[in-house]
Amino acid sequence: MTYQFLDEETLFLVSQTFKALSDPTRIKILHLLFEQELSVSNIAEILDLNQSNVSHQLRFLKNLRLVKYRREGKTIYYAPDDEHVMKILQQSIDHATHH
Amino acid sequence: MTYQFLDEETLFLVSQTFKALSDPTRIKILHLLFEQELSVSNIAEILDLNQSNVSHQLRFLKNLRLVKYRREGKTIYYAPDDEHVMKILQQSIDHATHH
DNA sequence: TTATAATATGAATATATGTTCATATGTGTA
DNA sequence: TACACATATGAACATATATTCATATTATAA
Repeated sequence: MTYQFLDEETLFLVSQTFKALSDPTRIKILHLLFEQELSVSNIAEILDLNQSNVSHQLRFLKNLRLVKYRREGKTIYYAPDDEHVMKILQQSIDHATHH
Repeated sequence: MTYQFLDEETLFLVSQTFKALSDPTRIKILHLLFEQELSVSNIAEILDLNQSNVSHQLRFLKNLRLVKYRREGKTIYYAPDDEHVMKILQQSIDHATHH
């Protein structure tokens, strides 16, 4: 009856990924990006959030490779970059909505 | 181009659920319960965790209805109680492992 | 060059969270 | 009853986190 422990690396990656989805602000941002690619200031304006706050959260998501970005002049556009995580988020929102 | 905001209730429920999965200790506990129903002391022993710590984390999971319990004498056995969340956890572990 | 716009960064701070300790509660047994 | 065992609880504490503010960086336009 030996139990196969999760290795530390997997444990860390999984927990970090879910941590990204555990904050309402980050959920809002990812949910918004479902629909379209958006700039930092667009996100801040639509969600009524501080520009700095949005920037910090996007960095968090970018470090986990959950979002990607491209620059166009002075503007930087962010978009989702992890289909699996976005799918999980969508499923969970649906699941929560129908309860 | 109006954006359909997530309502506060859904946002809270989704974030709380992911928060449950964002802590290594709780992931370990849920992962362990995948295999079998286990008592608090069994969980503590197998994972080398403080009994009180396990009890606190189980309460957290129970409040979110991610686990259920049954009493047998002095012993309380815990088991998963949310198939959807357990499936997401399993998928995410698999996903993280193969990277 | 200077000015302006968009974004990023770091410090500060208040709040949240995970863990431990000590102890309480609940259950069975002598 | 008294005792032992299993679990739960609350306080305390250290650490982590989200947010804001002020400012730096980067890019464009005048």
